[in-house]
Amino acid sequence: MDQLRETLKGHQLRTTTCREDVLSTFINKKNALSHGDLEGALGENYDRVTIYRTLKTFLEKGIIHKVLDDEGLRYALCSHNCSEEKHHHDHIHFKCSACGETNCLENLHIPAVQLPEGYHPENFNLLIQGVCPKCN
Amino acid sequence: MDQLRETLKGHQLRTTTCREDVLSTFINKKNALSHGDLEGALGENYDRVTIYRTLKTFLEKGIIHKVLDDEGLRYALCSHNCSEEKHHHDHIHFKCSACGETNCLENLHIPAVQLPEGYHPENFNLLIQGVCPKCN
DNA sequence: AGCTCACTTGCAACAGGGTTGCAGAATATT
DNA sequence: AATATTCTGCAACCCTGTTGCAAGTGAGCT
Repeated sequence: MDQLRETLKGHQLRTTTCREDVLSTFINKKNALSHGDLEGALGENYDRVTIYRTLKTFLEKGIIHKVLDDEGLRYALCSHNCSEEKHHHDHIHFKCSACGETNCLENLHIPAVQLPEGYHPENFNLLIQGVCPKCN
Repeated sequence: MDQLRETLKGHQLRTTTCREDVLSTFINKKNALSHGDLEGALGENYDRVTIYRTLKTFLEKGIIHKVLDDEGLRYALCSHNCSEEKHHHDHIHFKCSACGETNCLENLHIPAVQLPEGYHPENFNLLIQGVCPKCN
């Protein structure tokens, strides 16, 4: 419990029950979550709008990051210490077409890509879709 | 003009003015387009719903493919001969944070990734964000 | 050209995602 | 405990995307 407060404080955020609950939901379920998932889990306690704003705040402060998907955005915890100034992510996301879960493969890094002259990359996002070990 | 009809016919689709216009829009603007882009370009001539259904049909028939994005889905022409049965894409998409355009880098392929035991990948999607040569 | 059938379109209506403004409530600080 | 600041809930709104149904259109046939 105190760990949640610490995390929020460390990102210059007031500790509120909504933020604690959203953060602990991300920690408990390990996969990437959509706004709808959170609304399903916490919607009886908090307003839709509050959950949206919490996600937006967490994004800006570097607590979570966006996970691309072909059917709607999701969010996942930043494993390393991202901050308001800088997100650094080059890990891979895997979406299982059977169970629908999307997970970060933290240990794998996106291989380097040789871009043509003139391109200045800042951010990489690799989504792999297929079947995960659980559903295999 | 006839080329459009050929393309549609080749995918077992009736030639209608809406489909011709959507297809030629994709051919003229070379970058990835969202539904909103198409609605902006053709919305006075066709209903929103018709454009949605045209996109869905084109997707199924393998004329266009989805392009992931952190702020809404886009679509781009399939360069190779994709069919209803099989899409094959492993090229890279580059989104410019300055001009907002997303383009396919047809010549570049997504490097191989060694996944842990048990993962069966089927589909790869790499989005690189940064600054493109035009905006450099 | 005209007929027919199957496919396509437009309209209305809906569900969901996401945002904004504002008043009231909760938090951190003194 | 009082204050300034920030957060929350509510209402309202816009955009995205889908479905059902009736009317319209395309393609093949005679």
